[in-house]
Amino acid sequence: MDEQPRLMHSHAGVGMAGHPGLPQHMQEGTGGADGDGRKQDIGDILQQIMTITDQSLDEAQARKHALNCHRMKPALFNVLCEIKEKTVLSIRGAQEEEPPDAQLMRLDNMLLAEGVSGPEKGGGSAAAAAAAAASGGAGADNSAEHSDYRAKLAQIRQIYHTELEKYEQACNEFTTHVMNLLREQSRTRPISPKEIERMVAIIHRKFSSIQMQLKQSTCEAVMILRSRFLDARRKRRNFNKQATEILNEYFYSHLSNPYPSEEAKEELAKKCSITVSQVSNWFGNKRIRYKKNIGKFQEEANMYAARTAVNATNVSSHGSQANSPSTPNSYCY
DNA sequence: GGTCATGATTCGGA
DNA sequence: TCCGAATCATGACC
Repeated sequence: MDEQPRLMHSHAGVGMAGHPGLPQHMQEGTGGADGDGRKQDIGDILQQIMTITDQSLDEAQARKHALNCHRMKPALFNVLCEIKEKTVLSIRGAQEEEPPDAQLMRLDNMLLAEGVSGPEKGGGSAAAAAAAAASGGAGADNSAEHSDYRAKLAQIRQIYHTELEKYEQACNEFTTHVMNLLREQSRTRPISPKEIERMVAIIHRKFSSIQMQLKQSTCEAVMILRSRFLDARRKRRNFNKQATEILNEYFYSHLSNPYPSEEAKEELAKKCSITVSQVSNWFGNKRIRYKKNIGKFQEEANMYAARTAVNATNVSSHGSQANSPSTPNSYCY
């Protein structure tokens, strides 16, 4: 850091003659008195430019004005133009247009699908919908968890949009600032509108890389929320008492053939507010556990048999014909 | 914390 | 695809 002013001074005072960056016309005649004077002038101007940042604002403004009015300013401007032309040529080509980022597109698509970006979805996310479909909408617990999921997703959405807005605002402010700066500087050094455009594009690229990080973090948050929500769906919940009684009644009244048809399963599922697959699971578990320990289930079987018999009696006493239930022990393994 | 009950999952067989 | 069997994971109860 301490090195800089010294180096700059040496450029300004000594290094002009034969300097590789200098155009031919500036190097001609350096031996004459006029050449020496000119060299001294340019050295002074450069020295003033280099030290301008160390000065106070008022001082700098005054110095800037003086520089703009200096008689050697057009010559210096030409020198800078030529140096710049060479430099730009050497770095041109290294910054070709980048292809559209596939990763960014994936992130955008995911955020859109999850309802984080784009128009807000009233019914929550795809994950919530899928989980709701999978669970068959079993009761109040589900809706509570869905609303919890939606609330958390809305929170993520809000944070995402707030941050995005902040980044966009910062990007606009910074772009405006840089453009103003470049326009101002274009009075003392050559800056074409195209270059300003390119600088703006660079700034936008930088900010979009920050946006990409934001999108990535948001996607991660959504994925974590989603996996937690889906894991929660897998948590076992005991069926309510009424559902268990309906299933047991069917099981013990069909003990000779406890394999409900698809229609019966649907009917039971509807009555118990559970899914057909849950009915299937329940019967699968019940059959195997009953078979394994008939003795233990005997009391339960008798109770349901008696209840079914009472129901049948009541029905028949009202003049209706009821099928007599199977006896508990008719389920033969 | 241990134990039992129970819903869900997995895997092999028919 | 359904079923039986084994197993896992969690809730409920003590």
